[in-house]
Amino acid sequence: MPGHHSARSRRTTERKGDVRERAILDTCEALLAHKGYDAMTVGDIAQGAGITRGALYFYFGSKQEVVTALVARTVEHLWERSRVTAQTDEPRQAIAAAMQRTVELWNEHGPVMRTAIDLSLTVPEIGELWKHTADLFIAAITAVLERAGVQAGAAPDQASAMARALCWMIERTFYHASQESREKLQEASATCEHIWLTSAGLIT
Amino acid sequence: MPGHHSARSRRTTERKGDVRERAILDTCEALLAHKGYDAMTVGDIAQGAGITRGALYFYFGSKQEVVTALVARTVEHLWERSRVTAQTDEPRQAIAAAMQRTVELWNEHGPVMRTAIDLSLTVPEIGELWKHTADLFIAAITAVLERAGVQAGAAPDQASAMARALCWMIERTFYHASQESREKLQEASATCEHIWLTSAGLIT
DNA sequence: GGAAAAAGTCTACACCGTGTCGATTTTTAT
DNA sequence: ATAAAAATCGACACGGTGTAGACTTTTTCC
Repeated sequence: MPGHHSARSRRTTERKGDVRERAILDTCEALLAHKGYDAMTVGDIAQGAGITRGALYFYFGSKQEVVTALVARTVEHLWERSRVTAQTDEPRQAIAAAMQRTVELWNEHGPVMRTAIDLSLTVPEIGELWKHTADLFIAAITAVLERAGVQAGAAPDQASAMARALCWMIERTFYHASQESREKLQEASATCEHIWLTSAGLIT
Repeated sequence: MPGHHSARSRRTTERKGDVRERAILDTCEALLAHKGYDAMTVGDIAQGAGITRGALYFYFGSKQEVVTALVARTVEHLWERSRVTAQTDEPRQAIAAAMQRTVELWNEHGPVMRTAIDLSLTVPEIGELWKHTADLFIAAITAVLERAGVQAGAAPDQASAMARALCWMIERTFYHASQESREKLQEASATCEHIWLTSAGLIT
């Protein structure tokens, strides 16, 4: 195999611990999906990852730290995706694209998203992560509303405040629908899209 | 003192335990307000109510049962209030009245409402209570939308589905705003009202 | 390829909050 | 006044968390 020893990547071989760490996070995600946060014990996570509790504490300081890392991983994936997505200028297209991306994200990582929301209050780190994500979303919605002709500003009937409310509508609606089924999620998405369009004045 | 021994009320004197039970619930509400559910221990509740942990378990089987009872009390209060409120036929008035009532409720019992939402997943009893409350709300919104001319039905752009999304929008927006201040809550209410009106086609 | 260092792992333990139990005291009804 | 019911307490057992120190494996570097 080609041994390009020159400045390739900072670390040539992957640490064993990196694999374990990923295993821990993957196990955690799986457990969240079918036990929920409360029922999930750090013993469970360790066992799933093939180590003992003691060893797990070498990687993470607490149960909360594990799920914080998992949320961070998921949310960074989300940021990545929205950064890459081409921005279209046509409001209708922008809205449809945003909703589609969101559906995919929730289909893939619903349990993690729900857990992140649930723990936003009690785990400050997760609260920050989620708040930042929401702010990105709100900024995007605001931009679309303004481009569609809604007056800029923070008053209750202006773009910024409306975008915030629409963001929470989408979050909560997806939160519930993603517990049901993919079909429900798709329907929920259509409903949110319709209200978003109406609020933007794009549907008479 | 007047001893009207005849059939007055099923129970003539209030049991001592009834007072304690109320004290427990009141203490719980206070603790939720400034410690949050996780940080609140049943020792804390017992102490606040002037008894020991052991005694508290005479009244409630667990910490969860205590807050379930508290949520039930609050939510029944809410049902009461919406039952009594006169139903107006004019959509604009109905919307304004509903939002006003909701603001008051969250101002008075914000911490309990937030806790109820947080625990809906993990505590089935609370989930039921909250689901029922949401259904009442959704039915009311649906009725208003239909009276305003939105087509009845469950498709994404019809009254029922839209009402559900609007309900979650209001829930979540109030959830966040009630953590900030009364002013924010009032603004949030205005924003939700505006989107509701727009969705109903009452604002061009 | 072999030692020293770093990284990873394990078992045992101490702590804290929960919920249970049986004995005891207070309240209530007659 | 007294017996039954209601309420309270202290002590205990259990389970999950997080820590400590000894031990083993992997990585690094010459």
